[in-house]
Amino acid sequence: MTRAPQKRTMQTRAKLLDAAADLISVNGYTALRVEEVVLKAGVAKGTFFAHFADKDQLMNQLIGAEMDRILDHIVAGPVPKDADSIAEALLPLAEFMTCERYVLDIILRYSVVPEIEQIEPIARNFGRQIEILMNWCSTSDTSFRKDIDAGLLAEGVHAFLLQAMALKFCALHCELGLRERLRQYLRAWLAPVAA
Amino acid sequence: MTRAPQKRTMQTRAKLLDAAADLISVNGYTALRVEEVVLKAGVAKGTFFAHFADKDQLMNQLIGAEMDRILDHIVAGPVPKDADSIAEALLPLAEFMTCERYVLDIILRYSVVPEIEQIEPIARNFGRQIEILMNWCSTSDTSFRKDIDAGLLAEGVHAFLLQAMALKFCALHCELGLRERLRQYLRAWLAPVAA
Amino acid sequence: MTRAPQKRTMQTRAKLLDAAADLISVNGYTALRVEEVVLKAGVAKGTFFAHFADKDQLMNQLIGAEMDRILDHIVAGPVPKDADSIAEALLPLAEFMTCERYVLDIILRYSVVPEIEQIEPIARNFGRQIEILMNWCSTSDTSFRKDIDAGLLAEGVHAFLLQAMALKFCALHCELGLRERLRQYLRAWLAPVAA
Amino acid sequence: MTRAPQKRTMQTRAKLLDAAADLISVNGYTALRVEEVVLKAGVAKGTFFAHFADKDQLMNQLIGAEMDRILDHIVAGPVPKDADSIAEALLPLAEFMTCERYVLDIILRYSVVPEIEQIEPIARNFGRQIEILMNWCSTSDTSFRKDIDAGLLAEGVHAFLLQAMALKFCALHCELGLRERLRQYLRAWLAPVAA
DNA sequence: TATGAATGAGCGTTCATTCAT
DNA sequence: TATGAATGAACGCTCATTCAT
Repeated sequence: MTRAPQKRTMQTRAKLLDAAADLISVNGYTALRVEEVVLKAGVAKGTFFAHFADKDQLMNQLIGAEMDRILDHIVAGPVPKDADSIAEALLPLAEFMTCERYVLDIILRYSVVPEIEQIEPIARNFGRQIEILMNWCSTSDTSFRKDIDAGLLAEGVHAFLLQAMALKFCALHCELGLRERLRQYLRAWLAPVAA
Repeated sequence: MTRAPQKRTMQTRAKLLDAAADLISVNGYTALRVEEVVLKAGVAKGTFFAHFADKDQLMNQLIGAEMDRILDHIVAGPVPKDADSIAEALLPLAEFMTCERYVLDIILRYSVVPEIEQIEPIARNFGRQIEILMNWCSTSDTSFRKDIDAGLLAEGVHAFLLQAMALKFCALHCELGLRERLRQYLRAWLAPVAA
Repeated sequence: MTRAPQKRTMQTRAKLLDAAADLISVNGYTALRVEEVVLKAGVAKGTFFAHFADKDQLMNQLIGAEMDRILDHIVAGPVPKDADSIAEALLPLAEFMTCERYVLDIILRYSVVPEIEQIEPIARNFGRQIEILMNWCSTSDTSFRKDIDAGLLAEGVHAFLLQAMALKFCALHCELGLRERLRQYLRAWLAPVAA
Repeated sequence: MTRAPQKRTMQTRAKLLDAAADLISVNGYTALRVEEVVLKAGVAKGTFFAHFADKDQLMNQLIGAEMDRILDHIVAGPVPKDADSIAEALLPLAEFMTCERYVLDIILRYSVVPEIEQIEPIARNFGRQIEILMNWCSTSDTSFRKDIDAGLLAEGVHAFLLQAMALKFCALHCELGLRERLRQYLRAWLAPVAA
């Protein structure tokens, strides 16, 4: 007999998430204020904290959802068959994750899962990323190295993705853009090893 | 006749750094408060900001110094000739950089240099790391891959080092320890590619 | 045919009172939260407010009931014939009323009756106290002052009782305990005046 | 060399107290909001809490100061020589202390000193009250009872003062006003006892 | 009656940073 | 240089109470 109330709960939660998304689309993630969110959602402040432990939880939901959307789009496309294609495919995701310094900070903080039980959106998305990369890496008609298992290969791609993203905020070594750098890394990483 | 005042300045700066180091040795980096530092150093709060642009600058000095100390020790040792030895050599550094979540956050933020002119301790240390890795990678009597230049090879090692460190804070994928994971990465990364 | 629903109502009310009493016996009155009460009673929060106008009403019931119990016990004993005996007799009551600062606050707030119609437990108990004191004061075989009527005499005893209780929470003037202070007051107050 | 800064501190504190007093003179004590005070004082919220631990501390200062002012006035007048005169003299004080239910609550809470060191304004004023009452009670040309010491006599007067005040908020027993009730109590309490 | 999500107004806190002296 | 009071913009939180279902 718990269905009816859950519905209202979900509605309120949606109102909060929608309001936040609207505000972000105008001013960006960094500028988001809890006060504005509840105001726009037409909801009491106490209600906000009944739905999200703190502001970061809300960010986790919003950023995670956006990452999922981008990942969905990536998955909907063709499977990339070489290093450059993978770099190309990952680019939108990398671009979003580095759209604001604050966003990357949040992602790095919550990509890591402090408590196993509650896997939050961002952490779950990272898991998806690895899985997708594994699939790509284990596709048969590629020239990727085969000496290590797809899992390790995927982790490596991910490591290079993060490295490339981090360097986006770096004043040094900025000659290369995100795309070019990622290509370079992946070409080197995915190249088949000597027999 | 600018030595006397400089001397006093350096003393105050030293007092602040010592006080901070003392407090950190007790409570860790995360818990450090500017208030406590000036209290322990016996100077006014304003004085702190006459010496350090902000709190992060102090952290940069302290953490960078510690990283330099560890790096000195690493350099003093023998040049590692294979992937596992490199992993082993880097371990103390990785261990320190992940001693606290906050420390890794600071390092990641300042490894990247927002203003080219002022290269701060942590960023400079990262530069040293890359250089040392390049030297190791270009040592002749190794079986590392030769198809890419030492710079890219070193960057890759570094990317994997960071990845391994980030995963230390992750509740998921925690079967492997820092050492084992790093070994695995470097073995794969440094293996010679097919001709 | 209104008995059946009344029965359920009384059961729910009893569940709430029992749950509250249980929680109080562990954590005291001050720490009691409505949330905990309904949780322990296994009812919804709204149900609580269907039975008690507000939290203070519940407190009024619980504290008033305890005061009644103590007063019953006092009445069951012998009638005190002198100031010291009255002080002694009142001691258990005073002790309870000052068991927590919060309890005394509630008692003082509700001993006073804002609305004449609904005399709540605590106010009713205060009425009983005055009545009992009047009886004691008008007992013939005592040496209490006879120049003022028993009502005023009783009010005075009560005023001194409150004063003695209030001073229990006072860091200053704490040499004397509750008992000794009350004795002193009552001896002075009940002494016969000059002709 | 700590005088100059103290001066600024005192000015800010005065600004806060003045702003609060102004607001109270318009809307009363109950309605005072910290937010309004800092706004009117032209001071940051953080500053408020650097001067007062919490809102109650501010109230303690303000109410205590007012009580002191009234007490000063009382002391400036002639020494009352009989019960009715004492009641009359105390009336302004009693009137202020019961001007709002909230004010009496604060007074009762802080008349009592939880920590000996820091005696706050209200508690200090209560001390003064007792002292003044003692002086009155020990004046030679009065007909007050002499069998108990002035201290106890003063405490009794005070107890009756509080009782009379508490009854002001009581719907029951409200026939008598504050003045008449206090007179009645003090006449009875101060009457000389039988030899 | 019972439910429990939502309310809501205000308090207290944080603490790096600024600035007038 | 040194001082330290003042800043300030949110955030988090409290928790008794209400109200639509």
